Amino acid sequence: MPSITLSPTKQLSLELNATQTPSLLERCSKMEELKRIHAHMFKTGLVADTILVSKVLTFCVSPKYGNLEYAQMVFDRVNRPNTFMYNAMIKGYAKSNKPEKALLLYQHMLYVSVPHNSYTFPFLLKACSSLSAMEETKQIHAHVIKLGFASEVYATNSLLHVYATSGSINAARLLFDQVSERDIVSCNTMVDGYAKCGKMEIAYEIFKDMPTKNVISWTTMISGYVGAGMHKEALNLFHEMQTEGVKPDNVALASILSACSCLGALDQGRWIHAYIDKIGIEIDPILGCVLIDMYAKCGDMEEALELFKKVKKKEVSLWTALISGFAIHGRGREALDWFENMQKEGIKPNHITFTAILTACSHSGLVDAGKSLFESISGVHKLSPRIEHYGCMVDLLGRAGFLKEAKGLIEKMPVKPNAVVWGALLNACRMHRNVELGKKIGKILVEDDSDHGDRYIHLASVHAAAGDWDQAVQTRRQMKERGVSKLPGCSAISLNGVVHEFLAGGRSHPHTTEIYHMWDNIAERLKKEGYKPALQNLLLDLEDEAKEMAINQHSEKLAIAFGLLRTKPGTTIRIFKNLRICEDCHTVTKLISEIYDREIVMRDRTRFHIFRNGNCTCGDKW
DNA sequence: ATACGTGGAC
Repeated sequence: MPSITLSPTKQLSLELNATQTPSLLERCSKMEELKRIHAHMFKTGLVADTILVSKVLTFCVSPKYGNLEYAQMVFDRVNRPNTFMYNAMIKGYAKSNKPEKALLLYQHMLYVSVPHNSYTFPFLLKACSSLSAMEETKQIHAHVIKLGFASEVYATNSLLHVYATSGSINAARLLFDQVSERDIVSCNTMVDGYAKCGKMEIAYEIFKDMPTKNVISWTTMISGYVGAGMHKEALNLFHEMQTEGVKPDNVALASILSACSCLGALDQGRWIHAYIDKIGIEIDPILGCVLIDMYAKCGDMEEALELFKKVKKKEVSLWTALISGFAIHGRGREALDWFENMQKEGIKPNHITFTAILTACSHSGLVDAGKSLFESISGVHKLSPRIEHYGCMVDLLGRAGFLKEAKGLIEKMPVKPNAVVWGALLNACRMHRNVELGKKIGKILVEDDSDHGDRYIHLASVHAAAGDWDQAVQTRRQMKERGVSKLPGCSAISLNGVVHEFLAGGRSHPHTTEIYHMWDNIAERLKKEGYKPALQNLLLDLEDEAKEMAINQHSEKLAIAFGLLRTKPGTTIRIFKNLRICEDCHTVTKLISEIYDREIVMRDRTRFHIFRNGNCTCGDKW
């Protein structure tokens, strides 16, 4: 074993004996320290001690401070590894980036007839879960039954987890209904499984009927709602959780903060931040990240920055959250500054950081900076650019008007472009009125991503913009025939801690009549200012009057009307929309900001727009 | 004589 250095150290200069070594191994916290102890075990002959070697392995396979290669080396030197040692190695590989090695070790274990115990299967199934290896899971399931571990709640829960989160929720259900040893973890696993495949009713059914719930049960259900885009339900459940007296932990708080980010619920988010400080919960890297993200996505970059400065241990995710905040605010220069600061602190950007910084360049028109950063991904940082980076570059070039160059990049990229990449180019065509190219790309998109309603809408509006009404109508018809629906537009406005949501053309708000009446007044004033609605992008099978009706009922307009009604003159109105703002709404909002002398902050799917005195911070390119 | 299953982010 050439790589083990027998360096003499002060700590180990005294002779170790068999009773001291175990406690040393247990207190060991660094790999170098472990290696020294291990070296000493060689010297003293303790290296033949099964228990001590097991302890060495246990340390080496722990993902945080361990070293799997070293573990493998130790393992290879053991004459006949026992069950514990095999288990340790399987555990290590299950959590590593080579989970397939866990399965190979298991195979080997069977081959040399080393017996299983109740710990073997959870580790092994963890590997199956990372690999989504369904065939192997089924085989292991058979082993679990054959070897008599079917009544072990750990083994069955591990099986449930693989089935439930690898696309076999029905298999999970079969097992769940069949086993007698169900506990809170089994239920949590099922709730998570159903939530992750979008079956929220069933998830809630199981959650509701659980005899006892722990903080994980609540968090699973809450983050299930967040994942399904049901943010209000998530917030409501969080309140219910508190009523039940369940104390949220870091994970629960991260989950609920992410719902606040999506809703733009700044008041709620602030409250939770204050709660964290009050209870004295430690802001771990993920919680720090979601807090910064929450402030950024709720429009308060200054607070995001302040929090960033306060967090002691600044991991790359924190920097990334900050940079991505500046990106969506169109503050590209600051994003670049912080990107530099980050590297001065010795923090290496990862692929998410690059997505953030390239987005920042894109939204601020920093074409050259973006180009050289893109080059640096592989050149300087030795990472390989991912498809999302290509997407950012197409967006950056397209937005800036370099449509040919953007198209050229797509043609020479090493991976097959996806709908996001084409979508970025199509958006650039819309922005720069390149109808010919737009039509081509729209067609590619509809074929490529035919389940996605927005693609048809895009293509139809490109045709319409070119005056090609037949084609436009036909595209819409095709969408209808294929049974594809469009995600409905939804805008939210948060007033006094209450989030009000509006759907396009919706009438479900308790003050609907008043709101539509207010919109009529606004429309009247807009007309006096000479505004004419841009109708070409609209529903094509409608008469002009009906189109005007439809465009007047876009969710952001309803939210603005409500905001103007319920806030004092001069206060900023903050709107959050789930889709990209449409051109007509953008034009109208600029006018409203001038006529009503209001600052209107609108976050759409991709960025913030701040409307002031008839202008918008996005510079009309979004 | 040691370990195991469930929830969070950019």
